[in-house]
Amino acid sequence: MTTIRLHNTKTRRKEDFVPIDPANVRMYVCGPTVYDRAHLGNARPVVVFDVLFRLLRHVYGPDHVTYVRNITDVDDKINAEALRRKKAGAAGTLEELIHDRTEETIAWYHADMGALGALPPTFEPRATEYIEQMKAMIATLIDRGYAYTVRDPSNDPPAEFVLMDREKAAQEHALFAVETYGDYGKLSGRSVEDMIAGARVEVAPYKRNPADFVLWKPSDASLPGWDSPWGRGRPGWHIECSAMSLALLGEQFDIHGGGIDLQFPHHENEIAQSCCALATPDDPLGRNKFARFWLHNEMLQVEGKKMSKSLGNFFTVRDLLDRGIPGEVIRFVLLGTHYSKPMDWTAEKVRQARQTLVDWYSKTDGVEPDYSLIGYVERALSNDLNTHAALEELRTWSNSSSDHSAGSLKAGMSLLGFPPAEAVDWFRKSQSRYPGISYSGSVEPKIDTLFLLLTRLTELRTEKNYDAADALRKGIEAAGVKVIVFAGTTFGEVLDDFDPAKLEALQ
RNA sequence: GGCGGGUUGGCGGAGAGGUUACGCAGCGGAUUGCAAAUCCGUGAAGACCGGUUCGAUUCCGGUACCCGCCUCCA
Repeated sequence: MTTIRLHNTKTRRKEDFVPIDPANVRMYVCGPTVYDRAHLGNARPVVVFDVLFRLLRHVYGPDHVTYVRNITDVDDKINAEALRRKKAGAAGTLEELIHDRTEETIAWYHADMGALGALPPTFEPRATEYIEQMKAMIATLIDRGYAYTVRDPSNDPPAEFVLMDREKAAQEHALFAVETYGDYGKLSGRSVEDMIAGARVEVAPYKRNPADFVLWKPSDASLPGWDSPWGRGRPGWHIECSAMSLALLGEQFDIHGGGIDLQFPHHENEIAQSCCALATPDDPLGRNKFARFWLHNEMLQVEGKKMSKSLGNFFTVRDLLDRGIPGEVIRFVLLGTHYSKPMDWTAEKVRQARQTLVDWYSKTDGVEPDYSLIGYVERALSNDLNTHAALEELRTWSNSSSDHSAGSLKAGMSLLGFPPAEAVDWFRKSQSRYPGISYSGSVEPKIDTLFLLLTRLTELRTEKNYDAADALRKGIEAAGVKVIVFAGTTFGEVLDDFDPAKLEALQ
């Protein structure tokens, strides 16, 4: 059996991956907060861990891998968006608006990630369905002395109202006390002292230690909330992953993944919560609990800067799809750079990816996949998910003329999550029914006009009326159509800067 | 300020302590009315300074620059 090697952020080394139970390999990946369309940066981990999911299924069997990717549907950004809609005059209660917003966003997410060829995870739990488990874990942490509750005095109503508003007065924060956990900071390589020394943010006055983080926080009447021993409130951000991974994957599982920006504080806090809640007398720091391998993907960049909503330099997956960049092309670009390195998104990469995919799809169209040589791709992926090397293996098959090459290429593409040529719409479309016209899908061309002009061009060339033919060709090209004469036929490839008006003018 | 990551040819981007990465672009050739497309061939690198080594782009140390996290973030 192939040995998969993975770079474990926790140990900062590449290690042999040996599952706890080969019959049930378990992976948890941090999923989206559903308040808006997923941007391209959100898509990188989805595609990266989709490839890992596929590799694990390939090696251990499709029924022996459990992949959990959560949906965060309780979050202040969702609340804010629902509130914005309400103020803008939307009908319904705030709860209904929140529900609508999350449902809508989840549907978008599924559609967009599906377009990138990502398989659905085995489980996709929603935070709101695991509130009880979160409360139970918080209670355990408090019982065992790892967490404490405190009232935020600034939240209190004026003194004269306290007795009239008992419920509100009883609301408390639950906070994790980082000093109780000796391994805090190990994942991200920081010490509690460092963080305090370097803190640039104002610390809430009720925290015992500036690095303590929220497990549970009060909700006022305008916010979603659940009853709890600490009053009506809602969970902090980190606890959901601890509670849901425990519920679905057990006390210990194999792989935990996510973007490198989650390493601190999110993953550090997950570890603190889970390991302390699951610690036993013979394992007081819970070192044999929770995730064994931590995988982090680097960030996607645009012009050298991280793509993020706060910088405003993001575009969504849907934007790209709508601009005619197929999901397979996006996937190809994302897999071209190793997940551990920052990646710049550029138009040039898109162009090359599309070109290569068209070539590969042409070569594998109607061909039976041949898995006899799949070991080469498997080996590349097993080396810390080296998707770039895997694509290079496919490239050698693409350039080879041996009997196996087309079938091997097809099998390799399949393992990497590219759908077969027969099922790819944009590719089928590019093999246009209109003889002599192809278009890349970016722009819907005026087929009739173009066909007419290309036909006329062919006629002129047949008549050896080269002056007129060249003039016509230049005109067509100026309208954004690449003209290719091959084997007596004139092909037109419609480019991104296609201008139908210029084409019409040629008639 | 603290912590982490990166720096490869014109561009993108890998592996490997010693042998051609590869792709795109370029250049030369074949082909073509001319182009394009296609096919064949080809030059070009390892931020800087030290160290280890018979030998380093690959290991170690330092310098410079870039990026990320420390606040919601994939």
